[in-house]
Amino acid sequence: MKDKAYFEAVIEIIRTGHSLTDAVSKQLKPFGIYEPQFNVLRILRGAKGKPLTVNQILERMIQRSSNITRIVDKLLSKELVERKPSSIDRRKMDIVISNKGLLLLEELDKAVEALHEPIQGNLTEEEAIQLKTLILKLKGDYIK
Amino acid sequence: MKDKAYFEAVIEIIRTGHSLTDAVSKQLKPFGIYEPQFNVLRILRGAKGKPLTVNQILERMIQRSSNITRIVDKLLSKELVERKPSSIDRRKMDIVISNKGLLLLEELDKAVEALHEPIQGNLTEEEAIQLKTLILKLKGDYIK
DNA sequence: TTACATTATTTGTACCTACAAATATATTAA
DNA sequence: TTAATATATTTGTAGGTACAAATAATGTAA
Repeated sequence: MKDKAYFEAVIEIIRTGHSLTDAVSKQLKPFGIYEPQFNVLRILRGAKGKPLTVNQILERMIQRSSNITRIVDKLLSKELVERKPSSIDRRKMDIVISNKGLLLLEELDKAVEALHEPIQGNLTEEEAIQLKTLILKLKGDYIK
Repeated sequence: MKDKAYFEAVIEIIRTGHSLTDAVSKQLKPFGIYEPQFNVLRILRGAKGKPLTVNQILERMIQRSSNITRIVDKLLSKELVERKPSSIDRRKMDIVISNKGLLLLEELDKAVEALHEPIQGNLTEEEAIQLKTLILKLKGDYIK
């Protein structure tokens, strides 16, 4: 087949992407947190105390999705975030991470670091840069 | 940060993996087929008429999952596959793709090819090989 | 042969996704 | 100011996942 190498690379990207998120999920499991919840918590922490709206969280996600509401619902029920309608524009929601959320996030970070620790040495810095460059080149302007 | 390049590469693998499967999903959408269903159909076609068990399908999946039953249920309801208990070992299921399934799969293949067509030229063969090699090196023995 | 262990599949549960429709509020044009 | 439009979020639906428990059939040891 002409483009065997291309398809093998594509399969490997998909497979490895899955493996990596699966591995992260496994680290988070004991804390009762799912990966999308973890991502939202980190995004909220990144806002350094400033509340974010649903749309602002969306913009910062690895993947777009219209389900921030439901993820925030889960975090709310665990009291890891707070949510109230914005006083300026009542269509918007002001969402902030709670202190409980910040403390938990520190634990989660340690667990996820423990996952990356043994593999991040597998590539030199140049190789990592090259890998990223090749993936971006593969995607081009067409995908995403 | 010391391992900035590593993390950027990891993020890009995850993001691009998602983008690629999303793009495939969009191509399949008009046919009412979801990506996992497409994958199972291709696996069954690959068996060239020989029935596969649930476990054999599982082994060939990009991702492991214990939900083959439910995916096959969906395919059954569209008459794209047939399923009956194996006569040799009645715990096992014999699953084959139907003629209707084979015909549909030809259409699906065309749609998915149309997706890859404009991007597979983005990398030379050497680059594609290099990309695959770097991802495998990143994973090492630790992940998956 | 009966009891126990193993294997293969299915089912239950609690998450997740995309996409479309519904709701609520704000903005703009007549 | 009212009507129409736009924006922000939520909800409904139909699919997906992992993991654990249940079910059914087979294999094995006493």
